[in-house]
This record gives sequence, structure tokens and C-alpha cells, in this order.
Amino acid sequence: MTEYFPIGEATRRTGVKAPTIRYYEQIGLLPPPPRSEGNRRSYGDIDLRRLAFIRHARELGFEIDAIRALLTLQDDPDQPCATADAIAKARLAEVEQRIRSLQALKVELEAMVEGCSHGRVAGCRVIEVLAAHCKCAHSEH
Amino acid sequence: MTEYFPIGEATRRTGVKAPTIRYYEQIGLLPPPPRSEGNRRSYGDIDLRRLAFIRHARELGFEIDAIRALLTLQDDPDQPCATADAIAKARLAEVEQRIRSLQALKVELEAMVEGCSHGRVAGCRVIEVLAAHCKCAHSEH
DNA sequence: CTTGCTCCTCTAGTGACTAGAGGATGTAGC
DNA sequence: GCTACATCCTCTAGTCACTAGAGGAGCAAG
Repeated sequence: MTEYFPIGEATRRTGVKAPTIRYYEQIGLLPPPPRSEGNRRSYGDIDLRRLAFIRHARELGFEIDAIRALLTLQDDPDQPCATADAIAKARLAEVEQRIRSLQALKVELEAMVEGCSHGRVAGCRVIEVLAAHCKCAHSEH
Repeated sequence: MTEYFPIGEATRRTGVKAPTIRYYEQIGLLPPPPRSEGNRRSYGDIDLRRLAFIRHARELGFEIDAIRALLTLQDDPDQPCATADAIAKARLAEVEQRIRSLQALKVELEAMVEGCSHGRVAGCRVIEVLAAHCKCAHSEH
């Protein structure tokens, strides 16, 4: 007597919207769940965990294909985890890069907000700072 | 005799790809430049600066509409900059939030990479950590 | 039994590009 | 002038990860 959850309850428990859940089913990320008499999807704990896993991974910035790879590993756990490790490592590098970028940008935005003394745009730094910074067109940051 | 740049040179100088430049023109973010005899776009310094501005703003995470708003302000600089200020402030809040998220995620990814001792997936933390974390389904981050 | 909610499928739209077809133009060497 | 070859043009269609809406069926409460 496992618990049964209709899609609405699944969205409440995982934070993934119903159309998105159906979309994940459609692209094969989530297995098609059993249906009720009235043709409604009924999810169990395992599905909910899988969904939450997907949601969290998406928030981490994993792409669907990376998640698919992880889930495949999970479904077949007698494999070396070098693959999962590689995915996580690549992702880590990206996350670090993004943090660096955003921190640089934060400094700029702060300068903008601070510089804008509620005068006219002519003297407003929001645009100036953004335009000025463009001189570094090809540098990373 | 301002300098003339064909689209290829513009991409070299701004880092924005040619199709993207045309796309920006199409959606009205970049004014249609004058054309050469042979119907080629020829950009001047102002266009390049505008393009670099757009590129940089995109990197900052501004959406096209926000950029359009900023550019409109720039084109008509005798307006109060409260609007630009508001955009920058909203963006700043978002950037800060994103940095916080990413830092949390970085910690997790590091734990994953470290925890994965090149064994089998059964004992691999990449998936465990991601799944475990899902218990916080509705918390922010 | 009606009201109102949830759910179903299906198609089409979103944002911000990106890819590719098919053709015109510009430039450098012979 | 002629031939290669790069660069450019327009146009349509595809990408990713959803999101919105139409039109209809099922279910639970009063």
C-alpha cells in the first residue's frame, strides 16, 4: 500500500509544475507512471524522489542531458562512477567561473546604483559604467 | 571620414557573432546600419559601442527587454534615471541571490567530487548528495 | 445533479539565439 | 579579365527547457 499522488500533489511536494512533469515524462527523463481508472497519473515515493532530484540538479545548473546521464547511472548502479564524477567536476568548474563573473558584475552594479544620484541620465553611471566596461570586450570576467 | 566596419570586423571587435548582430537588428535593439554599394552592413564606432554595451549587459544577465529600456534611456538622455536605477537595483538583487545559490551548490559539488572515491556508483556521493538534498524541496536556493 | 476543481491531450508560443540553404559581393593573384 | 575564395546577404527552420491555452473528461462536495 504505497501512497498514491496525483500530479497536483506531486507538484506540491516537489515544486515542479505539472506541465513540466509531463514534459519530463515526454522526453523520457521520468518513467510514465501508472494511471488511475480515470486515466490520471499516479506517482509514488520513488517518482517523487526522482523528480526532486531532477529539480535540484536543474537548479544546480545541470543540463537535461547531464541529468539523464546521472539518472542512467542511478538506474544501473553497478557501474564505475567515473562518469558521474566527471559530470560533477565539469559542473563545478562552471559554477566557480559563474561565481567569479557574477561577483565582478555585482561590483559594477553596486557602483551603478551608488553612482546614480537620481539626477538625469546624462550624469547617470548605470549606462556609463556598462559602456565603459565594454572596452574589455575580449577579456574574461 | 568615420571608420567603416563590415559585420565580420564588428564581430571581431565586440565578440558578438554575426547572426546575433543581425538578430539584434531584427528585434530593434540595434538600429539598421547604412549599407555599402553591395548591400553590406557598415558599422561605425557608435554601433560598436552599442553592441559591446549589449553584449556586456547580456553577460551581466540583463534580459533583452531590460537592455532595451536602458538603451532607450541612453538614446533620450534628458530623462530622470530613476528607471535605469530601478533596473540596476533589481538586477543587483538577482545577482546577489544567484551568487548565494551558486556558492551553496559549489559546496555540494565539492562534497560530491571529494566523496566519489572512484568506486562504484552504489557508494558514490554524487547522486546521494543530490538526492538527499531534495528534502529541502521548498527552501530557497 | 450541479458547481468547481483537477486532470487529460494537443498544439503553439517563448527567449535568445544557432544552423543551414542558396545566392550575391569583394578581394587577391594570375 | 578571370578565377578562387572569403565574406556577406536573406530566409527558413531548429534548439532548449519550458509555458500557455484550447477543449474536453473525471471527481468530490454540497
